[in-house]
Amino acid sequence: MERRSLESFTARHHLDSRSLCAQILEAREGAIAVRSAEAATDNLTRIIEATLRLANRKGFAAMTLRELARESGLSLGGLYAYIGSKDELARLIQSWVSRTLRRVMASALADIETSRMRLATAIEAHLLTTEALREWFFFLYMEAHHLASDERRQAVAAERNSEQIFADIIRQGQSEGRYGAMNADIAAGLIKAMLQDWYLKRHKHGERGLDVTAYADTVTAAAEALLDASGETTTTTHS
Amino acid sequence: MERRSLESFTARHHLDSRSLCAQILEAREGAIAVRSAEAATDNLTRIIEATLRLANRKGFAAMTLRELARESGLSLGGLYAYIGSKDELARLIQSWVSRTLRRVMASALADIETSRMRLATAIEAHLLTTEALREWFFFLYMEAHHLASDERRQAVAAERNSEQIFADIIRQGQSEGRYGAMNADIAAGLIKAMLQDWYLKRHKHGERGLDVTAYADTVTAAAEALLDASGETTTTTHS
DNA sequence: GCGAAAATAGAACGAACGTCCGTTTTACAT
DNA sequence: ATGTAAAACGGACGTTCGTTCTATTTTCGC
Repeated sequence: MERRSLESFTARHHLDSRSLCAQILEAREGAIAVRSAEAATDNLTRIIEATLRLANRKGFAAMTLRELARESGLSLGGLYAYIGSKDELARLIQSWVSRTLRRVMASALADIETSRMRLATAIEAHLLTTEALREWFFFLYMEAHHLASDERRQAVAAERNSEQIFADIIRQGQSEGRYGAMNADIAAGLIKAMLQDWYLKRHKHGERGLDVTAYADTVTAAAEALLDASGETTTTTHS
Repeated sequence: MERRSLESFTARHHLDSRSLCAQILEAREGAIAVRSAEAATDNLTRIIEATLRLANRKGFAAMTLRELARESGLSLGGLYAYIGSKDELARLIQSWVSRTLRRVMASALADIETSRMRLATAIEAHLLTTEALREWFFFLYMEAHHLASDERRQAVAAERNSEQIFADIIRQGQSEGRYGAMNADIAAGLIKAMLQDWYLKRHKHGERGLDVTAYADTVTAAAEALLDASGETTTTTHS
């Protein structure tokens, strides 16, 4: 059941590496001098999947282009038909994973109205997206700090944006009188922390036999417990 | 008020860089051939603080020893009186920050008995420790994945250990009938995710004007809401 | 204030890096 | 079958890395 949910979500929103790579090629039309779009997509997918595999194991800076060539099956020189430089490769991945999350969240929430459903939907959409593109999101999280300031600012903005989605849902629920008076931005931050834990500690969750939709239910329950309880007790002061 | 709490905690548990470096030197006695213990501690502190500054900005692999020499005020050759190699420097920092958290958590919880107090104390101790040694913990989190398998295993074990502390407290509360029947390991994982968010997204929290003890109260309230609510609703199944 | 010991600075070294480019291979039109 | 342009290849280049070594300076008991 859960696997079907992940798979249908993945298919509906085109959340596989090859689809993303095809989008990247389409957007950079002209910058890549490869004749056949089919073959070009294959090669770029191999390059990026190899990059994610190597960089997530040993770090992007420690990964060499010689390893990347070996792992992707292309030659050292062949890589440069697809990437302008090693740094550009990192920027490419980062910018597309950011915009993909934004796109999917907006699409998933498009026609959901009640705050309760919006919260559950947003949590599930976030988790399913990051599960489908686990290596991409792990890469973004781990390497975003080392970007040049322009790209870094963009990554921070994308992070803010996704947190704002949750804060807005919480404020909607508060205005409907459903939740207590807790600071919506802080509550959204706590939810986001739980969501990111899913792809940052993937190994741990896998060992526990927890699947992504079960985790979505857990986080949704936790979020609602937090928001429901927040009106009942006043903030304690320190002695 | 809050600052005093952080400062007294820091002083009580010796959570400043220089104290840690002094401990490191003491433990590696003989491996470092510097005459005066005082001067040696100064130099090692400068080296490690510079390492944390540079590595947390651009990544440990991207940091060069020439930069480290400039930033720490020592010469290229002088560094090698204190470190055996660049990799050893990373391992040094990682192993000491792991054992420090373990030591402080054990010490802070030593004579607390009720599960409610143990939960609040553990959350506060975790946050105050990571706040005092923020750069150390950030470094551990970001670079632990790239360690050789032996050290990596040790880092994972330390992570498990600190999560187990929370799981045990939750189980104690459950056996006292205070909490619902939620899986204690998963609940502990959620709490841990919120705790790590503090030092991983420090910049964000700083901008919001949230201080560490206020965040501790927020996380404690969230944890209790989660645990109290977990007995009331049954897990929903998917249609 | 002198001389032995310790500590430092930074040049030197081999290895390995990202990048480039001349050559070879491939695939399709004729 | 043959010609031609695209694509892949992999070695070479200049740079920079981690590490070592040595000439020089500093330290400190006497």
